[in-house]
Amino acid sequence: MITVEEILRKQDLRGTACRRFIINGLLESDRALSENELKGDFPELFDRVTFYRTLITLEEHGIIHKIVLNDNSVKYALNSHHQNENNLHSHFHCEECDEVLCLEGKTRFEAELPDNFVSHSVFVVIEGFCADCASHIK
Amino acid sequence: MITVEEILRKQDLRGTACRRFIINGLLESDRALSENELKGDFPELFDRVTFYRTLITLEEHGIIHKIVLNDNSVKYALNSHHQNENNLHSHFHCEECDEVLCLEGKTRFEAELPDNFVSHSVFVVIEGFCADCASHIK
DNA sequence: ACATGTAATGCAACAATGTTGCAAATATAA
DNA sequence: TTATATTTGCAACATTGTTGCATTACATGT
Ligand SMILES: [Mn+2]
Ligand SMILES: [Mn+2]
Ligand SMILES: [Zn+2]
Ligand SMILES: [Zn+2]
Repeated sequence: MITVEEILRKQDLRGTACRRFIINGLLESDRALSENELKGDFPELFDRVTFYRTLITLEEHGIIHKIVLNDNSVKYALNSHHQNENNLHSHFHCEECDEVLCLEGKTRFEAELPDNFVSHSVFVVIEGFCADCASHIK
Repeated sequence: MITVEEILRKQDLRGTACRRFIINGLLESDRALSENELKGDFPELFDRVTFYRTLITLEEHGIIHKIVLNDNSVKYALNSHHQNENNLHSHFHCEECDEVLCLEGKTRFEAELPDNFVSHSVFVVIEGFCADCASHIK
């Protein structure tokens, strides 16, 4: 399993507490996390702006990616959670418990674009119920 | 072509200036529009909150839908811009000129969800270049 | 045309999030 | 250990989302 220091080193990024904190949080989680979920029990550990800029830095270096949901909320996940190399970023969002998962592997999307349109990347959010919530509800 | 009054009547909605303004704007546009794009030359015509609440009302009554883009910006389009009845909302967003189109018809998406997950609806945003921008760039 | 009840509006106020500039603190490499 | 470039925290401001409430407008029946 890859370590935080390796991830930072590979991108020529300095090792700072905030970067380590965020990457660790995502490494330990099997789902995507919002800024507040990441902060968890330490909401004041880093300045809001530092956290904000660190997320940008990690995204720019291809370590994490942002997932914007239909309710305007945002979650983050490690890029390593996506296996496919075809620029298809697909995610599941549970309407009940709000959990967000990166969908690895077997996703497929096809769209017929207007003439001469060029596609660079595709973002998919599937809204529904996760297994737990589906069994509890009705 | 359906008229604004018909759209409102069909949903048992009162005819107010703000509702007519928004629906008209979207009827006359072939693309999805942001709140500011909708307001156009009359940014102060309605109170910000009225505009906000009117968009919610129109969405709740199934007249328009919201499109949340990867940069957290939001656009709106008439529901009639989508032909398919399978809860697949798919959109194109030009990274250069920022135009957003509802993709009608020929889109297909398949994903293998984890066991017992239930899908209710799927939102897709394709990022790329529209025809105009693709020809101007490089 | 008018009165009436209901629904929509404008305004104030606040919350949440995004964004920048800058001086102080820190990480790395020499 | 020192030098330098980077990162941090803070203040400040922008944008957008959200609610409560008093005023105004709409649609319906008279
Ligand atoms: Mn993901
Ligand atoms: Mn659409
Ligand atoms: Zn759930
Ligand atoms: Zn374009």
